[in-house]
Order: sequence, then structure tokens, then C-alpha cells
Amino acid sequence: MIPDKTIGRLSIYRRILNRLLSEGVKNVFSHQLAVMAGVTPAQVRRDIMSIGYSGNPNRGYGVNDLIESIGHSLDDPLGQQVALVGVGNLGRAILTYFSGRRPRLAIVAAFDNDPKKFDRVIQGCRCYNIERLDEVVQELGITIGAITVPLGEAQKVANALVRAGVKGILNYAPVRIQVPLNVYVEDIDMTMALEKVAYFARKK
Amino acid sequence: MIPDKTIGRLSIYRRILNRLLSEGVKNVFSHQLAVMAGVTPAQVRRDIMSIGYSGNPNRGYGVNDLIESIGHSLDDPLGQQVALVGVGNLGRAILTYFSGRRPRLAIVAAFDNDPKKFDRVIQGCRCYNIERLDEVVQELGITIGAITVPLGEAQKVANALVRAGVKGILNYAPVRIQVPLNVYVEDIDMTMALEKVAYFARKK
DNA sequence: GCCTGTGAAGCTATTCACAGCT
DNA sequence: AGCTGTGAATAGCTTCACAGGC
Repeated sequence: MIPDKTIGRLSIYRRILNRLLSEGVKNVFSHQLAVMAGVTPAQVRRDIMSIGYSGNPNRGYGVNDLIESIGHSLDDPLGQQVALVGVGNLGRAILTYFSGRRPRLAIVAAFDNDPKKFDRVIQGCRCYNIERLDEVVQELGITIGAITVPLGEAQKVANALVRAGVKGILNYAPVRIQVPLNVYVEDIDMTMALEKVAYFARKK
Repeated sequence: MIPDKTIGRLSIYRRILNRLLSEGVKNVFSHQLAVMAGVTPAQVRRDIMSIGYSGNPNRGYGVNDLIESIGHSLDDPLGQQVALVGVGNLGRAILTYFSGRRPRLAIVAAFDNDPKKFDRVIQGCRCYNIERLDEVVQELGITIGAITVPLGEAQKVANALVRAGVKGILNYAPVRIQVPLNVYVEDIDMTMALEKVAYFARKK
């Protein structure tokens, strides 16, 4: 299996490659990709090696082929559905951001407990009463949840998502949620990130 | 110097400790902190060791003392000022989130190029015309920038922040920005995070 | 007995450096 | 000449395991 860190970088390479493709670039060398991704050329070559794609010493990597090869490793051929729970400021930002961007990995349902928010369409995404989570998750075949609720409700929401059968969670709430081992959690901790920047801004 | 990863975890420990403090907890053991932070007890002990704080084999760590000790390592005694550039959905979410939370590390100015947004107060934060970035950053002694503008403007904004003298950048735009070596950048890449979750949700 | 602090071991991730290709 | 692919070396991070303390 491809390691954690490599998966993240492949996702970054793909985004860069898609931009290059739209600019009409046909081939790219590891050192060029490296600059754009902010890593070393050796790292790029190793990562690409790990998905079994091979470049050509003369032309480098074929932009189009590499995009496809990364997709083959990262994407589910059938697509994966995402649910977002918590339609506050952050939730809306994320809905806007992902709206219609990626058909293979789309936020197909949002949930909230506020009647002013559910039963309408927000940023192109249908918003449901959170009480219907179980039902909707199963109906739409959702396997991934994004938690953008306030701290105090995060664990409750995580439990509900797990109960509904979700296998991966993207957690924006500033608490570590407890889930069974077969559920993957990725935390995005904004406070932590800012404090880290603050620390290293001083130490450089 | 304390390593990158440790800084991040210290920030997490501190948040947990503050919650414990508010609940009246006086002491805590490494294994308790470990569960709440989602790491191993040995890791907790190492991290705490790295800031030179010592616990007591009988009572564990003093909650209050440890908070202070972490603060002593992470925080600038004079405080650090943050500027946020880009008052869109995400920018507003972040302003709301940090509003009045941490006096030592506060977002003291927001910037945008949209006249509908600048020259007013948003979420308790004064919003300025982006053309005044240089002036305001220097006047308020800002040393940290958060970039929440669309992809295409991120590099331009980064350049402006660096020119104004900022030493750390929290970048939410999905591009690697190029900055001088003495500026620290932390990227928060939501697309990457979601794709990672999608991948590992399938592979578990 | 159960904790902390920590040297040493073990792992994982990254980079080096060069053979092989075109 | 300048690239890729990759074994080997290195660096960085985490866990083990146990001495020392109460």
C-alpha cells in the first residue's frame, strides 16, 4: 500500500498536472514538478515510482498519462460520496469550494440541526435535517463524512456518521474524535496550524 | 529547537489542558492526555520533556503548570499579530473562529479588494482595502499572514505580505507559494485532505 | 504498583548518488 | 548531456523498556 504522505503529495501533483494540461503542456520533468509542489526532485520520482508509472529520460513524464495513472491509484472507479455535517461559516466555505469540482468525489448531502438551514439547497448541495443522517447516508451510498460542527457536538456527530456506515472522516472540529479502528480520520486543526506558524515565524 | 511535529502536539495538549483546567482537574497522567490527544503515552512524555517540564510520578503533570510551561515555549511574550487576506466564505469562517479567543495571537486586520467588504468591521475585525496592506501591517506590527484568497491571487498576496515584513504565512490556497527561506509557510490543503480520507476510507 | 524520564532500538521518510537510457 | 529509476545511506520520529521515585 502507498504510504500516507505519498498519497497527499500525489493529490498535489495531480492538481499541478491538471493545470499544466490545461495550459497545453505535454511533458514535465521531476525537477519542474518538484518546484511547483515544493518538494525535492528525488521525492517526486519516488512518489511516481510508488504508483508504478514510468517516465522517459528524454521527455520526463507524460502529463496526461501521469494524471491517469494517479487517478488509477487514488480514485474509486465507482466514485465516492461525501456528507458534510454542520452548515456554519466553515461548512458553507467548503461546500462552495467543492461545488461541482470533482464528480468522482462530491459532497452530495449536507446536514444541520437548524430548521433555517435544512430542507433547502445551499451552494448546490441539498441540506437535510440531521435526524435523517442515517437514512440519507445509506440511501445515497455515502462513505465519507466531513465534520464542521462546533467542538461540543463533534463526537456525537462522529458517532452518528460511524453508525451510518461511513468509513472515513475529515474532522475540522478542534477535538480528537474517538472512532473504531476501521474508520480513517484526518484532522484539520486550524488553531494548531496557526500556533505552529506563529512559533516558526519567530524562530527563523 | 523543538521539532515541527512536537510544536503541533504541544498546541493540542494545551487546548486539552485548558479544558481540563476549566473542569477543575488539577493533575493528569501521560496516558490520559495520550487518549485525549490521540497519541501514545510515550509520545506525550517525550514532548513534555522537550520543553523542560517535569511531572511527578505520583500525581502526573500539574495541569496549570504544564499550560504555563507550554505557553512559555510556544508564545511570544509580547504577543503576535495576524493579518488575514481574503474575506470570502473561508476568511469569514476563520475570523469567526478566532474572534476574541486568544489575546496573544489575534487576527487584528483583514484585507480584501472588494469595496463592499473593506472599511468596515467583520466579525469584530477591521477590514481594510488590500492596497493599504503594507501600511497597516507595519503600523500594527503584524508578523503573520493568513491567505484565504482564490488560487490565482495567492502568490501575489504572498509577495505583498513578504514585502510588508511578515515572517510566517498560513496558506489556505491550493497552490504552493514561493517565499524567501526566512519566511515559514504552513499549507492547509483541503482538497488534498479530502482525497487522502477518500483513499484510506477505501483501503481499510 | 504505577508513575515519570530517557537511552537505545526500531521505523518511516527523505535524500544521495550513480548506473542505465536516449 | 541530462534525465529517470533505485539501492544504499541518512535523517527524523516514535516506541520500547526499564531505572528511579514515591
